[in-house]
This record gives sequence, structure tokens and C-alpha cells, in this order.
Amino acid sequence: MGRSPCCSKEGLNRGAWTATEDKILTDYVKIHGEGQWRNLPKRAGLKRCGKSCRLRWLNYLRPDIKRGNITHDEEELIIRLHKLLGNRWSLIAGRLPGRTDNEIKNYWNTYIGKKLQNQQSHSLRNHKPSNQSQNKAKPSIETSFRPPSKANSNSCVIRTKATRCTKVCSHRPEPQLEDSKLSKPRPFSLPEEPESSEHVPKEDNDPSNFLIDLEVDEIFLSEFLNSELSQLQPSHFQNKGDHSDSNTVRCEQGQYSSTHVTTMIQDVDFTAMASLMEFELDWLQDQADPN
DNA sequence: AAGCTAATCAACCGCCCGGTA
DNA sequence: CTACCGGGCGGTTGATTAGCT
Repeated sequence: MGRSPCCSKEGLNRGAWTATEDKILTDYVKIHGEGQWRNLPKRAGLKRCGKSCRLRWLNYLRPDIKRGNITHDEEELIIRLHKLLGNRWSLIAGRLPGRTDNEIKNYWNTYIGKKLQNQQSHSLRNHKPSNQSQNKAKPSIETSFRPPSKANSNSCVIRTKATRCTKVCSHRPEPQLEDSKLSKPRPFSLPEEPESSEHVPKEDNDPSNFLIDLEVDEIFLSEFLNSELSQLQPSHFQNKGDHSDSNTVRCEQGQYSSTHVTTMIQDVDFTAMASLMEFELDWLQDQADPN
């Protein structure tokens, strides 16, 4: 039994949103708030699917959307979060204020993934490892990256052709124009040596300072996943029903869905995790009350 | 200058999940 | 327990744009 479609597609506008549609949607959400997306188009007088309205609002019209290029620090954070969370774009976006999952996903698929691919192929050329060592290689961020299908056919090909990224702007103030269409960010070239970040000054209000708390998260999550979960029964790692793994967190070899983690949390020995929790709680307290 | 190619990213699609009646 | 609804998510598509020849 299939689901009923979210809306009748007949007579609805598709494709790019017009300024008028944007205004109608923005005005409506400002007055009535988010939610009830299915009914929103009818009530607001938009010839759009409710899902489309939600997406437009979340990815483009929300007032807290951060426009402009992804900074070097944000990129680092994305890479590290992706290492932890895999393609959980919404979770990753949750740690990057003002960035949307769609934006991060696109950014990953274009810049970062490509860069990592290039780095990988570069090291492969340099080291030429044996097949055996290749097969036993630990899954990494590089191998977990999957480029868009269009690029699949030649995903192993190293693009030597220059791209159109000619603007070097690793850290610059983003334009804040009224018309978001006019301020549409254009691509920028990634630094050749991402490790050197000395040219990127840190500001106090720089959201990329989230890197700091990521240190805690990463330690905590890694300890949690790697130590406690490894002691659990294999049954814990089975997906419930025949659902796909769309809601799972990939962490090296294991996959854990949020519900499984909940189940596992119920089963683990909490005293064994006390020190980890204390560490996290201390840190949280420090954040809440620095004095 | 024109045509071609590749990159970008907003938008779409389909599936899944949680809540509820 | 089941069906349905609303919403969210990740993967994919395609129009637009920019760079190259």
C-alpha cells in the first residue's frame, strides 16, 4: 500500500521560485509560523507543493540562513563531523549555525569530496600500495565519499582540467545583500594546503569555533561507540524490520540507528561510562557558566 | 565570438519515522 | 495493531553559469 502523494502535482508551479512566491511564503510563515506545510500552499495562495514550500523556507528564506562561502574552519568541521556521522547532513548542519543540510551536502559533493579524492589518488600514485594492503585499508572519509551519479562514470579519473574556481577567498566577510538572488555565493577555490590555517584568524563570534566543542563531542562519541558498543550483543546491531540503513550512523564498520543507540544506552553499564559522562558534563557546565 | 563542457546548487523525489486516531 | 498524516532526510536531477577551446 503506497502513501498518498503529499499533493496533487497538477496545476502546481515547479522549478525555480519567483520573488513573488518567496514573498508570499515568507510573509505567511512570519505570521503563522512554520509547520502545517501540506496546508500552507492552499492557505497562503501558493501554487506549490507543501514540501517544496518547506524546502524553500528551510534552505533559502529562513532569516537565520548564513549566506556566503564556507570558511576554512567550517570546512574542517564538516570533514570531522562527516568522519563521525557519515552522510547525516542534517546533523552536520545542526553544528554549523546558519548552514543548511542541502548546502553542506552540495559543498561536500563538490569541493570536499573532490579534494579528498584528489588527495587520495595523489597518495596512491606516490605510494603504490599492494592490492593486499589496499584491501585491508581501513574505511575512511575518502572511501565513504560518493560523488553524484553524474560523475560516477569517471569518478576515478583525475580531472586535470582547470576548474572555474579562480577566486581565492578562504576567509572573507560575506555579502549581505537584500536580494538573496543577487548575493548568491559563487564558488571559490580551496586552499592547496588546507593544513595551514595560519592565514585564518579566529574571531570570538566565529561560529566555526564550534571546533572547540567538537573536540569534546568527538572524544565522547568515539569513546562511546568504540568501547561500550563493541561489548554488546550482535543483535543490537541488526536493523529493525526490513528498513534500510537510511537512519543509521556509520562509524567505521558498525552502523547504529538512533533507536539502537537508545536501546544500547539502556543496556550498557553506566558506571563504565561515568567518567566519560563526567567529562562531558563538566564541559557543559563550563559552557553554561564560565565563572 | 561562439560553441562546448563541466561545475554548481536549488529543487525535486521517494523513502522513512514518529505521532495519533 | 493498523492506517494515515505530517514532516524530515538523503540521494538525485537539471537549469544555469562559467571556463575552455
